[in-house]
Amino acid sequence: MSQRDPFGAVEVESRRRAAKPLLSRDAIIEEGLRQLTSDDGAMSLRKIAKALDTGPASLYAYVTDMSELQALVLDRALEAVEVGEAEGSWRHRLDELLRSYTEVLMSSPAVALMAVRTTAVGPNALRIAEALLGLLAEAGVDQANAAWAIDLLTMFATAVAAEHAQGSDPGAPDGPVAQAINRAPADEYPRVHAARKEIMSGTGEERFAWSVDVLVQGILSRARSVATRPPSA
Amino acid sequence: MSQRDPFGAVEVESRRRAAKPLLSRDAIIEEGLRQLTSDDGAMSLRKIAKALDTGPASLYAYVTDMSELQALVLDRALEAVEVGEAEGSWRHRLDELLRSYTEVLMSSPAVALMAVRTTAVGPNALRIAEALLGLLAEAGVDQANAAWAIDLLTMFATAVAAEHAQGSDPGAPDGPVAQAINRAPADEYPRVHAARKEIMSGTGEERFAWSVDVLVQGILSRARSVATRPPSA
DNA sequence: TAGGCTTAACGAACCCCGTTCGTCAACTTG
DNA sequence: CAAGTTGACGAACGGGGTTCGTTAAGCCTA
Repeated sequence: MSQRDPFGAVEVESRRRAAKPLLSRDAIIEEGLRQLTSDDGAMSLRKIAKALDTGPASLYAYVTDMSELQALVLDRALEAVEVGEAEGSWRHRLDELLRSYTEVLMSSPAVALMAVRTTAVGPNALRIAEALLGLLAEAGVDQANAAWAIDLLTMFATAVAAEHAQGSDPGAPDGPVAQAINRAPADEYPRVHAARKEIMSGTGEERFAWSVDVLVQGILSRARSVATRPPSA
Repeated sequence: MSQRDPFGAVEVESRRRAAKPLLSRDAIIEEGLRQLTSDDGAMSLRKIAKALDTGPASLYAYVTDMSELQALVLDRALEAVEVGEAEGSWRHRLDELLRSYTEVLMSSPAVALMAVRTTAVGPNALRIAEALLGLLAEAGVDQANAAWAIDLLTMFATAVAAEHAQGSDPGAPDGPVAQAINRAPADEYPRVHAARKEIMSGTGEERFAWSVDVLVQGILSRARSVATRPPSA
């Protein structure tokens, strides 16, 4: 009677936990990034936990907070930014760097939005800043102006990605922006009305190149005009 | 027996609904903005409904979606942007306009984040665009370049506000940015290390003025260089 | 080898969120 | 007065982040 059939129990029903690979910060970050760049593009603690075959609470051993996790995932995403062993002039390489940065952020809408929300402060952010400083130095920009310029340049790239994230490019003939512009009454907004074609003209590519050019020229002119008297610093 | 004491019932307990002010899109938007700019700075459908003394479902008669509500609230917030009957040169008035725009967005972190998430396409966004076009025209910028410039300028203002929203200004001696910069090893990130003082130098005010100057100079130089051959358009 | 401590992980719960559905009271209209 | 329309409602669904108390596993020591 106390003899039990060894084949009776389908599963051992061991009270001992199944042998699973240990959780790790890295696995969590990896899975988080995977979710962000996946189809639905939404990352959540619960989904990460489920993917790692555990409960939501377990993650808090490796990550203090959702915001911390986001910062970590963002920096991981920035790993893909190519900081350029590329050939060519500093101007060309700067273009490539900014383009790569923007492209990575645009790889998923969620990543782009995270980049605006959480300022990247990880090894990869430093790597990018280092490269930018190098390029600006090559361009003859003094250190004080270059230091401020990297903030402006990365901010620009982030903003472009974020704007692209919600499909609100001007230039999309049917987007909400286009509708708003076209609906603008000529008598109330004469200049907007007059310039409506130009406002929506150009591909994202062209507008990006134009903007980078504006920024570079602005930085250069500013740098030169203060060459003998650097800003506060 | 059927005579009932008129003072017996404390409350009438009428099956008729209490006379309440009708809900309206406007009241909803107003309350939403109030919540965003309030202390905790978080707006939610449920809280709006509760504040208006109704259930969450009722709001859907006036608003199709959460994202639509956000767009409406954002434009309402932009009402506070002063588009300038100010005196002075176009340059000065442009500065004032951008400053006002940024200040409004910074009035609450949540507003700033909403501005990055949702592109503003309402009457106030048009009003601001109209003013910017006027100022740029006064500056001698051709219509095609001005059209692209307003996108860049508003994008910049939005990004500044968003960066400020999460308290990640460089220049805060104890912020996460400062910590990351200071922790950057000199051998791995020599340029960042060398420029660490400059990276964190300056007040928000100074950096803002510097950035606007960069943008304006860039736009002007670009506009002049293509004066005889406007970009695609 | 037995006991106790530390670490890793877990399940359940709490409260918030946006959204949908079926329903009902009040008003409007015939 | 009856029927239809409108505005509002309560309840529920599925999902989210976070906290708490508990338990199992591994390890060190007596």
